[in-house]
Parts: sequence; C-alpha cells; structure tokens
Amino acid sequence: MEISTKLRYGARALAELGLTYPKRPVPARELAEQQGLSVKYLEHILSALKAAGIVNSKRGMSGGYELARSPEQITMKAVFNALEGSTAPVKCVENPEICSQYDDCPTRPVWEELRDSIDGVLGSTTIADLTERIRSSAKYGKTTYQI
Amino acid sequence: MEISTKLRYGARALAELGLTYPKRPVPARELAEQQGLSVKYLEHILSALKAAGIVNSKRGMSGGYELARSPEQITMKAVFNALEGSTAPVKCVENPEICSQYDDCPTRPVWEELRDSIDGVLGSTTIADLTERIRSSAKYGKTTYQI
DNA sequence: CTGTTCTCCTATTATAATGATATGAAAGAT
DNA sequence: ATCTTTCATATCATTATAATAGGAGAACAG
Ligand code: FES
Ligand code: FES
Repeated sequence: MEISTKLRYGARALAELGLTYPKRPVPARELAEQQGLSVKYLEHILSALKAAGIVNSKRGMSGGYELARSPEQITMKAVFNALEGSTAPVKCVENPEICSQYDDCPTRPVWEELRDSIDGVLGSTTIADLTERIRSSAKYGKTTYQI
Repeated sequence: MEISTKLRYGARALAELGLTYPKRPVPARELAEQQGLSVKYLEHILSALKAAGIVNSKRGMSGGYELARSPEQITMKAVFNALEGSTAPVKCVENPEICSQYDDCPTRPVWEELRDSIDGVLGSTTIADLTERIRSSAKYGKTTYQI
C-alpha cells in the first residue's frame, strides 16, 4: 500500500510553489530541475493538479504554474485525491457492489476506520506546512532557487 | 493506495478461524468455499500467514489451519505486515537511502504521520473484533458453517 | 500398508498499474 | 516572428498483482 511517485513529486513541487506564492508562476522546467526529474513527467503531474483546481497555469514566456489558492487553504487531502484517488484502501468502501458479502463483511469497518484516519492526517496538513519546512530547513538559502 | 486482495481475503479467513478457535483446524478448501475463492490462491495466502507465525497448520485428514494465538492477541497490524508489508506509504520512511533530498524533504513528515496513524488503527483492532462482527451479524446462524 | 486428505513448494501465466518518455500543437509574451 | 511555455495524446518499459497449475510429501484412518 504505497503512494505513487506522482504524489511524492507533486507534493514536493507544491511545497516549492508555496515559496513563490503569490509572487510569480514557476515553469515546470524549473521545478523539475530542482527535484532532478524529467520535465515531461512533472508536466503530467502538474496537469492533474490543474484539473483538480489546485494550481493555475500561464502559458508563454514568464509563464508557469502557481497555486490556485493560498497555501493554507490547500490540504494534503485535496492533493492526495488529485494525484492518488480515493483514500479508501478498498473500493468496496465507496462502491458496495464490488464485494460479495458486503452487508456482513467483518473487515470492512476496519478499512473504513483506516480511510477516516488517513483523511484526518491529510486533512489537517496544508501546503503551508510543507513550505514552512523548506523555509526552516538547513539548506534553505544555500539553494540556487530564487524567489 | 489500495490494499491487495491477499489482505482482503486473508483477513476474512482469519475472522472465520476465530470462530472455530480453539476447537479444530479448518482446511483451506473449506475457507475458500465460504468466500468463493480458489483453494490454490487461499493456500498461498495462508502460507504467508503461517510464515508470519499467525496461523498454525496440520496436514492430513482432519487437518487444516488454525490461529496460532488467541484472536485477542492477533492485531490487524500483524496481519497487514504479513500480507501487505510495511505500513509506511513510502519506502524512504524506513530506507532513507532511496530519496535524494532525504534530510530536508518537506513531505516526509506527512508520510510518517500517515504511517503512525495507520499503525494506530491496525494496532487497536484484533481478529477477535472481526470474529465478533460475524457472530453478531444477521446471517450468522443461517450459514451452513459448522463449528 | 494403502488410500485419502490435506499442506506445502515452486513455477508459470495473465492482467493491470505505474513510471517514464516522446512528439508536436496551441497559446502567450516581447 | 520567435521564443517560451503549457497542453494533449500516444507510446513504451517495467513492475506488481492476481490467479492458476502440478505435484511432492506429511498425517491419519481403515
Ligand atoms: S465488503 Fe469489501 S472487503 Fe468486505
Ligand atoms: S524523503 Fe522520500 S519523499 Fe521525501
């Protein structure tokens, strides 16, 4: 039960976007360099984040991506849902049809508890929290990254 | 981030084994019939549970599988670990080498929180809880299953 | 001792999900 | 016009999951 690289990379990119918010949009190329990722792959991720209304984009020179709302207003739950889908660890929690003995399933309550617990953690963390960690990190200031 | 069918099926099988504990071992065939699963696939799952010390097995006629400890002593965390691996949603939480910017990673704390939260839920649920749900279920008694 | 029931071991296959790359069109800025 | 960037879509490689298959070997009942 691991999260995808999309979510890993996407969350870090958003944390960086929190640094520049609301000063300027950051091009995918720049974010990709920072993380040592392929630009094309990150574009894919940012595209999903845009579809979810988490980032806005501007084309052309001095364009790029920026947070659609303030970092405090973007929870990790929204990010998770955008890049990873549901937080329910089994489909039947949300689509009862899938499992046969749904009504009397002794394990489903456990999976529901798990989902709620995950939602709790992700719902109480925002991009602002991530960005704050970058600001207070040892390397911050040494980076070539310009705000 | 979904759990595997191994865990889904395995957890339900263990809940059933809680019913017969400590009366008699139940053959894989019987458990598979109940869930409408292939015997061979369930054997595979039970084998993993045995390797983890969660069930014992007896060969030959009137053999089968039984819980290695009392249902109250088997947590869902142990079952999860046996069938699904670590509860950490990213490898770097437990293997720092994997991620590049490990030390200053702004997102890792979130994944650690997730792991702890998942551990909390799974650690506080036991097979006995699952078995109890079967006992108090509507269909219980109507089933052909004999203790 | 013989047949039956069952676990146990290992190999194989099918299918799906993930991770990643590639190509180029459309839009915006100067 | 030209450069920069998003955007849309297609493709490929790799891995993980799900499931099946065949048969060896233990336990036991008669
Ligand atoms: S209803 Fe889906 S695992 Fe029980
Ligand atoms: S250290 Fe692995 S996601 Fe940050």
